Amino acid sequence: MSATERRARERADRHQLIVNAARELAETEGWEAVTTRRLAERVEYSQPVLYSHFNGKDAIVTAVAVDGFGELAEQLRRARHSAAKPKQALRAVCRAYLRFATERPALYQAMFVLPTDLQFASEQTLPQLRAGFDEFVSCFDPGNEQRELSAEVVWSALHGLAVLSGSGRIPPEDQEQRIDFLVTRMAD
Amino acid sequence: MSATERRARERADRHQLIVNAARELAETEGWEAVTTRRLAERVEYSQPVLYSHFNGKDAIVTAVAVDGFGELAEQLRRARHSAAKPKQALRAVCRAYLRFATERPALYQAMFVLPTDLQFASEQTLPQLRAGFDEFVSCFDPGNEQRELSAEVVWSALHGLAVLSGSGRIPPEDQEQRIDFLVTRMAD
DNA sequence: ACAGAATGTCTAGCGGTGCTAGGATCGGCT
DNA sequence: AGCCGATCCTAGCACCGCTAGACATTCTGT
Repeated sequence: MSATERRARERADRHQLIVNAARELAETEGWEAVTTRRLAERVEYSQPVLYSHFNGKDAIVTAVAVDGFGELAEQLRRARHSAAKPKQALRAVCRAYLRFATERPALYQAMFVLPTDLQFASEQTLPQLRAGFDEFVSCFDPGNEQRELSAEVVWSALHGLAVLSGSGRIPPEDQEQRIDFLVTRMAD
Repeated sequence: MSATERRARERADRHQLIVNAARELAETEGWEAVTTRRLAERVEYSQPVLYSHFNGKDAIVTAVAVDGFGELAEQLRRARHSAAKPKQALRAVCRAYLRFATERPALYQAMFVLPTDLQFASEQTLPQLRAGFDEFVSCFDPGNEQRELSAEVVWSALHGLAVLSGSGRIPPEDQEQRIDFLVTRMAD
């Protein structure tokens, strides 16, 4: 039975190979350069192989996004734990969030802008997404009945800052100032 | 010279006809259904005619977005003026903003999500966009040195609420509650 | 009024997209 | 050894944004 096991392993490896290739291509040349042909060439397989692993291009983007949610959650967690005082946790998490969005624009786009197959707000939300959200929640006092609400609004504000400044609809500088303002107003 | 005038008028009419057709098609079937072929069929001209009016598809999306910015600014202005007391102005404007985003999702997408030819944050920002932003600024005390900053953060938060709830990344209900929270925290 | 210029519009097609059917090839099992 | 299923590729479909070049129409100057 070792043969079939090896095959399963190879399959899993190739699955990740495709996802990584898509992500690298997107990060270096943008998502509009990620076509099934170029992706196939990159992984040195023919196009149909992609479709034996994913239902379609959107599913590949989705897979990249899922990886991204995991990494974002980890970044936020590290930021929160690195804060010296609880009061500084929210600020640290906010800064980490915007740093993630600006340093990995293609990844962020896959997670929040591009059309994907991801089902949100369903019975089982993606654990990675939930984990990232929980990092925001944890920045607020457990006794605060509005901590979930606070987290939602803070997350929304950060997302808005990320995409509006990223597209130049608000000046990209002064982000630090906006974080300051947001944190001081939102912290309980 | 009336002949050339008539031609110019016909050209302008057809220009708007194309923009309106694109918008209607997007609002009924989504932007992925807006192709140059379908659009040409809709306005009962051949494809190349579109290119004699616009540089490309992105320019058509841009034209729709520009119309949208004008309408959004007007909605915000009406909301602000309809508020009985100055303290309620910000809340009214925020509610109007989210109503606009949820009632005209395709239009909102053209303005803030889709790739367009629009140049933001340049020397001459689109007046309609500036007008919308100014409605937010006007909700804050003129003596407040941070009123521009406040407006940027509020706008960002609203945009985040719009797209995150629209895509189900946060529960679409409870928007009213989030507005309440945002307004009470942000109002000076 | 009429020839020539200018303008407008269309048909046809280019290179690219996501995606898939069908056949060839390779591996493991009896 | 020979079969059989899994795996992979070639070729192609329908569609995309966009454009060259031919055709028709309208305007202009004599």
